[in-house]
Amino acid sequence: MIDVKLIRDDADGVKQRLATRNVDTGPIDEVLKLDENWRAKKHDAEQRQAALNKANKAFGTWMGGRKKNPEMPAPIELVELLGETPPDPETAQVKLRELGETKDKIEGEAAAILNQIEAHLLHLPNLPGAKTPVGRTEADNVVVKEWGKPTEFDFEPKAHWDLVGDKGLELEIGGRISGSGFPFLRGKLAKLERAMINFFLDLHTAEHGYTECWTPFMVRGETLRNSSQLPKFYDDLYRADERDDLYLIPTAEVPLTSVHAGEIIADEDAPIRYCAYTPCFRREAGAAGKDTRGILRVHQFSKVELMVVTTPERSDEEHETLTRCAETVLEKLNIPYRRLELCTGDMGFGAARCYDLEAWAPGVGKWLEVSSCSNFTDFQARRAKIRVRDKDKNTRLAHTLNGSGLACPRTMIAIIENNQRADGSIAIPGALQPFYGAAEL
RNA sequence: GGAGGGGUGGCAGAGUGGUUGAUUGCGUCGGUUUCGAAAACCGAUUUGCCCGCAAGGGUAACGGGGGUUCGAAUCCCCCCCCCUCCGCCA
Repeated sequence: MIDVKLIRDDADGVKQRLATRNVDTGPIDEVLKLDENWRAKKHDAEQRQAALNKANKAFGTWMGGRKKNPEMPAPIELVELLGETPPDPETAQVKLRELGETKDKIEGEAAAILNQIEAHLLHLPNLPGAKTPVGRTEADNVVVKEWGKPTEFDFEPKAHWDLVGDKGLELEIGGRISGSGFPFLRGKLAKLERAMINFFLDLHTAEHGYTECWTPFMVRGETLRNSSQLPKFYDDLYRADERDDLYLIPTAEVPLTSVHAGEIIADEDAPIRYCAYTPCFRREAGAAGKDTRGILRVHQFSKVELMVVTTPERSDEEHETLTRCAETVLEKLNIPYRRLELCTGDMGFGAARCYDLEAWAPGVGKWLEVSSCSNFTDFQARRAKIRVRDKDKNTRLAHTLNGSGLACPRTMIAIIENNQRADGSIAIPGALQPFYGAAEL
């Protein structure tokens, strides 16, 4: 969520910045109006509550006093609020109840307005960072780095689906069991998948300082709200069923972001870095019919995720570090890749800045997104109530970041297609051999 | 799934309708003392929101949500989580 105070203080600025994300800024004006309304109601209700609190205390004292002295007169605080001297406690009670009901009504109106404000805010994306390139579509993303040269072949490189048909890519079986988009791996490819996961995890824990986590794969709606998949992206999620209000996670980002929900973290304990392997489940509702061949786009895939909680001062630096950790995986696998900085119009909902890492896949002849490294600034932290506290006890919202390190299917495609030989055999990259246990697939 | 116990401030642990945002202990921070430290003593020590330039004032929160009441941490209802035992099952 973006900060309602920002809208209060600089609605035009917020509108300008959000407009670069191709967002309808109408709700901003609406929020501005509602907020003004809310504050008036809220203030009114609190004034009434303050008066009632005083009177109720006085009433209690009066009741206590009358036990000893039945002639005790009504206390001044009570008389002040009621505007008259009550003849007896019963009369005072009736008046207090009426005043309380009026207060409740105003309070209820304020709460209803606050709900409307929140409903708007939950559907507004994060403000883009000051350095985020402005642009409308993915064509406006900026290639900020290229690593390695696209692999050259003295033969026509094949696509992965033509290379590993006899090595365990069993799409028909997956289809039979679950449907299209649920790949089934058997034998060598199944082992390759496991080798990749172990390689990723070992690298990030042993060399990059991340703490390995094992998380639930099903989560509550509230957890998805914290990391901003809900309410806006309900259609992209798999939900258990009406008996259990649980959803299958689309990424380990979801459980990891909520690890410290509601907590205040000491500055010196930040950054906190977590990594986790999980399967990821995505309906890919908006992408039906796109990239359907092979394992380019699937409903279930493995991913090792990197997640960081840090201070606002440090998040830019952590963003670079995190992205480097993901890049290191590709470099160790010797996969040519490029880093894109996404423009305002193409960034994910919660991101203020985002780098995509794209691996070169010579068989399909495309750059494949294998990682997306985002700085969410305080967007998720505001929803999840994650804060940090400095030495002087100033608390402020934490910043959260995450990125894939990496996603398996597309990385597997890159491995297969970049390491193919003319005879159709596939070499295993050196870094992966200890995990796979052989030099060839 | 069944039965029972419990969720209070950084932690421990009181509190069963009326100045209780909450006794107390520990921890932490500041001060006194000391050459320094320990000990002792004194003081401070939750977070959100609203009004205010500020000083300050107001309000809310005792797992979450509803209810009863003039007034709820305290009473009632629903839900969540943790613990123990039984059943079932990897």
